[in-house]
Amino acid sequence: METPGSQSSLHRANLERVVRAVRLAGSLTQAEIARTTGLSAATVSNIVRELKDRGTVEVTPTSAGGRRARSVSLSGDAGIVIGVDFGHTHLRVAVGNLAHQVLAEESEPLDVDASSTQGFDRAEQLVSRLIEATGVDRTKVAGVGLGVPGPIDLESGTLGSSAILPGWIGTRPAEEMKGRLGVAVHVDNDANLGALGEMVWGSGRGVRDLAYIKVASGVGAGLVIDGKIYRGPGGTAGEIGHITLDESGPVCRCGNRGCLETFAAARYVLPLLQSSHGTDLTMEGVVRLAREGDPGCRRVIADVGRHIGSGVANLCNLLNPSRVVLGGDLAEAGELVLGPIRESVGRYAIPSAARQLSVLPGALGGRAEVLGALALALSEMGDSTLLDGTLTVATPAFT
Amino acid sequence: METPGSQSSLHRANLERVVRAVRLAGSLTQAEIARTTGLSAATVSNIVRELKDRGTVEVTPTSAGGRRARSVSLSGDAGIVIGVDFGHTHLRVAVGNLAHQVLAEESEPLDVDASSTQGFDRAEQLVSRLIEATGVDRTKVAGVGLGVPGPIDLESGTLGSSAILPGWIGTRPAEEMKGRLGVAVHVDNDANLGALGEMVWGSGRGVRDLAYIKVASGVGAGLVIDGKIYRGPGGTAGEIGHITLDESGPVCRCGNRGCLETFAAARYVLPLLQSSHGTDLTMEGVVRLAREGDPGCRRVIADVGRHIGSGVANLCNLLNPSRVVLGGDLAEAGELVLGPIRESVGRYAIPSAARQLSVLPGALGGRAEVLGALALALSEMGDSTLLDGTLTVATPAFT
DNA sequence: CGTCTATGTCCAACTAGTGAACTCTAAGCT
DNA sequence: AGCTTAGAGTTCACTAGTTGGACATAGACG
Repeated sequence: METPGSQSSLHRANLERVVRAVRLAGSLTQAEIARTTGLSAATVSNIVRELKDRGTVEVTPTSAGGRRARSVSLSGDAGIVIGVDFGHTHLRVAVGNLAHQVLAEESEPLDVDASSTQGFDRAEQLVSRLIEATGVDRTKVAGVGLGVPGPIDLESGTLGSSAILPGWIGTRPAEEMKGRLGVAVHVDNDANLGALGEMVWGSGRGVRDLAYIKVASGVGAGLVIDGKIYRGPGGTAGEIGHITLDESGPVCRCGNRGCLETFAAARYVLPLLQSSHGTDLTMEGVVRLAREGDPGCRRVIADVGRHIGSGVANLCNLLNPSRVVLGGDLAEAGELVLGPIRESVGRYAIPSAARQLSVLPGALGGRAEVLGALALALSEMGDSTLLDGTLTVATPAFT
Repeated sequence: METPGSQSSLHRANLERVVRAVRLAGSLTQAEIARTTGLSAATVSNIVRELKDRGTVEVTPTSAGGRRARSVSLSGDAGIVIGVDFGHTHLRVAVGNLAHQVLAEESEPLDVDASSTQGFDRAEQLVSRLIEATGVDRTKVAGVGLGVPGPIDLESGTLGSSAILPGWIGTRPAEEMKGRLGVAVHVDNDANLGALGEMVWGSGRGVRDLAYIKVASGVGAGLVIDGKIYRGPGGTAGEIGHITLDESGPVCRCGNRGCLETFAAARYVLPLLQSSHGTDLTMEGVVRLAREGDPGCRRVIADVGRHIGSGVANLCNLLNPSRVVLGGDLAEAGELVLGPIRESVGRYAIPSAARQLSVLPGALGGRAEVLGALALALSEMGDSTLLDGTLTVATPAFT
């Protein structure tokens, strides 16, 4: 980092400004860049030339149709980012470029009793395969985002308890993956990444404050505040699953009673249907049966919705987000669950907070987390990464 | 605002950098400025001369003791800021300078049935008196922060319902005061300002994420996230008073049942003691009696604490702040209320979120809101205000 | 009393952005 | 087809602003 406040830093800032503008828009003409960045046309001209020489940007000579505008876009091989998501039952990997385009994506089942080493190895293999499939050079990987289904200590990078499996507790996924892939790896938990994914590609587009509620074997929320994931000082923000709804309710795995989770999470809800619907029911199955009209499943899902709605109402009173996106298997139930949620929110939240709230199902389904991991990699990368020589050849900043 | 990314903006940024460095440190020599800002000595020399010419900075010719360093400090009359706080029963005004020092402060009772116009007039008079008392020129007022005890629509600046008195609903306090004082006025509600005040001067110093819980005639929370007040997209974040604790509890003024407010706010709690302790009891009185040992009052306060603790536990699970500061009359009860709060939090919040939480009483008492208003004025002002001609003579930015 | 050292200032060099003039090309009009 | 028009991009001379180094200054130290 050069001395701040100097002209060279200004120049660098302007370079980044242009890169960011192009990245966000996909492709722009120079005149458009000038308008969106507020720089003069002359400056843009110089900067574009410099970026072109460096290879971070591509100029397609004559754009389709227009007068004679040359459209500027990030060069396809300027860099790629990778998203990896460890789920309870599967592993998902996505490869994207800097223009927010997903180039390749694949998922495979992950053995529940696989060791953590095995899991990381599998992830590495899948990543390598996908990179090869896209035909991009490995050295172009600018960053990796990693999702884990459990609380992670951001300071030390250690996976906490209540994670996937006992064997994974205490491991440091980011370090493990970094060791295998040789690039910076950024981790976060599944709910936060889901939130990010839905915000960038899904139901949260255009909103700056959003809560993503993921209902699966547990209940968690990812909070996006002012466009950024909010983790809280201790890194445990968003634990909506353990707010108390009923002080004398069922005992929760966290030790309290009547947590939202005990009314909404799969592990507590499925047993309700065991006597009537058999023992090997999954949440997915319940949702399917409900859609087909099964009254018991409908009733259960509506009840779950009402309870989630109570939790969301509290969230709403405290944080007043403009949008709540429902993720996880349950989202597939659509209005069957959203209706009761909205009803509960309307009843329990203060009107001024509830009025401008929209509750939507996630648009990405099970992909939300991987895509969120991709988005994390993109956002953590910083635009400056593109400018440093690091990606292509490791040359010192000044000769 | 000039075009961003230009050299002139760079110069401006450097000016601000220097002003900020000086403001934070109180006074610095030029060499020290150069070191802390990273600018070169030559640049600092130029900038200091420019600032001196403008009058925003003072250079005391020979500093005490040193080699021959001239110490640079914000000129005492570079500007002052004003905080105004309308409470339910009183009006409070504080005058401070840019170095975060409070120069004068005064409060006076405000008639409960005073009209809003009367209130604004009184505020104007008190402000004028205090400015005169400090002996600073009126034209040096750089900004005003204004606190109102009710929800305010940030878009329109209109006071919402459930405000102080019916007569104030629909007024636009910021505009009113701006008309009277002729300076930019920034408004916010009392809880948010209390949070800001405690963060800058009180129990929240050094923390970037904090929740300030104000228990008075209602219950509200001010949330500071990453050093800034968080208001939420709709401006109604922090309504902790209306999260539901008991679905079949007492009916609340908001229309729901069992809101935290119905267990903790003065208007619901005081009636409990009417039969035993008489009818003209205030919250202050209850706290005093409790401290003196009155068992009924102690019990009531402990119960209130337990309920607040439940609310804080929810807040904690969702937001995981590193500190909760209790304000309002109730804070005077000290451990009598903090103990039960902590106990409740420990019981209902998930351990990892509760572990690093500290629950403290506010250090500023009734002054928290005015000082917060002062802080709001300071923070909204931005260092750039000092640079514009606005403060001294209204000259256009460029000749 | 001379030397040393850190401070602040001045100046020439350099970096980088800007407005204005200019070129280029496609579209629209006659 | 030929002329006009207008937006896109480039070039150039100019200006704003920072910087390194030379220089003056004045207390501290021996």
